[in-house]
Amino acid sequence: MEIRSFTIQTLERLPYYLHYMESRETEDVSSRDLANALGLNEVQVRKDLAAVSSKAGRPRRGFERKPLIRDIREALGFGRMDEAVIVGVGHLGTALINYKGFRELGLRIVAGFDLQVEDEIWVNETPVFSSDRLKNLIPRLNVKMAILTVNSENAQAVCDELVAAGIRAIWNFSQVMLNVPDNVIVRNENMAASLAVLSEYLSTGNNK
Amino acid sequence: MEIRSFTIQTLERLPYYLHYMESRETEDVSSRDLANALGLNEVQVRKDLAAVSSKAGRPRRGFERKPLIRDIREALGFGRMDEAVIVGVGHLGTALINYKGFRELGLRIVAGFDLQVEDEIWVNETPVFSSDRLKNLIPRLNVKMAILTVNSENAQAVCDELVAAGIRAIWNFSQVMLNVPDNVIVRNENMAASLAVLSEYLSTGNNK
DNA sequence: TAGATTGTTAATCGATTAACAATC
DNA sequence: TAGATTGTTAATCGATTAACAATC
Repeated sequence: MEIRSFTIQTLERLPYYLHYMESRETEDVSSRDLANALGLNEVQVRKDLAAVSSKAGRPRRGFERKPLIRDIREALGFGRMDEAVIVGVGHLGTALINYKGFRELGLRIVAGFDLQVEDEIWVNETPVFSSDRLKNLIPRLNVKMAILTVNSENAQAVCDELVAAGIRAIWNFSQVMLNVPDNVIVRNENMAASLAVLSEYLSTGNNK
Repeated sequence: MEIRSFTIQTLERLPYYLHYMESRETEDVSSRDLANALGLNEVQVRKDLAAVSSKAGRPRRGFERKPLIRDIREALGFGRMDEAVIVGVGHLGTALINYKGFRELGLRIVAGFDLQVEDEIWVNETPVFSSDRLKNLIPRLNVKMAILTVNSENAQAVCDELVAAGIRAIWNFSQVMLNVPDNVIVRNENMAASLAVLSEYLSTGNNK
């Protein structure tokens, strides 16, 4: 198993580097270019690039743009296609099923599950099943990632079922901090907090 | 102007505290209860609560649950209703317009803008206008928050227009690090990075 | 050679965690 | 009083930033 040599903070900046570099046409890109364009510290950018790049940067020139783009896409996993199921096909869940952007990021949603569904229904090209069938279907589909968009009341219970069914990575859109075993990873998408930061800024003008 | 006395990290944990406390029925809640339930450090929880609570916690008992719930909802801005426009009404934009959960969080999306729209169209109860009309309409609506769901190529240009139209807070779903003046706040919702964390974990098993 | 840019080592900063005193 | 829990002060940890040497 390959071990990641960079932090989550670095990973979070990579998409921004990638987009900037894809918008350039020069042979090379320097950390200073990137730092200036993105409003980041130059050393931070350089360290991020060094952690991800397969070729060292060159004095006086910077990093070769194209190989670096490949390395970043690789680090972000854009090459490999992941399959995921989504649990909770309400407004947000339906939205995410329909969201085309995921395909570009290498994610295919292969099935949905929802308590309200009795027989199978379809949301565009994605089948949605009753949550009862989760236990059976997930192992058969051999899917390891789940997107959790159920309401807070059910989140932990559904999470437990997912783990029992073999899910190893959960993208959690609920407002519950999930309890999972050590070999399962959870990534929280905390919309309430994001919104609160913006809302509070508007009402107080405090930018810190 | 009131100054926020807690960090963004604290703010990000508040929704989880809130949900846990709302699921209880006891008179009081202690930091240890919360820490155990959520898998957090006890001192961290205590400091978070102290920063947000209007009443001090009491030795031997903890914090009074109901007043604390009120304080957290207040800190998260659930009481006040914010209005926002959304720019870029593709799949993700439409999804967010339809997402009912925002209402509970105190957000109302009052209008959308999209380059593809000529005359006014409606997505459920939300009018969507041509992006040309952004300049005029945003000041007239007196809206200060915008949700940005345009593609990367247009993100900075649209951002500039928004700022010119008086927007002060931007919820950025694009993969561009936006350049804004000091008096405008941006919150990045970085789905590519979130997905990359999960995807990488699945492919390498590295949980650090 | 001079200068731009990298890469590395050390300093800073802020958040988390530990230790412990205060209080009911 | 003893014990549970708070609140505070100090230590730790990790990420960011600064200083600077190496290199083309």
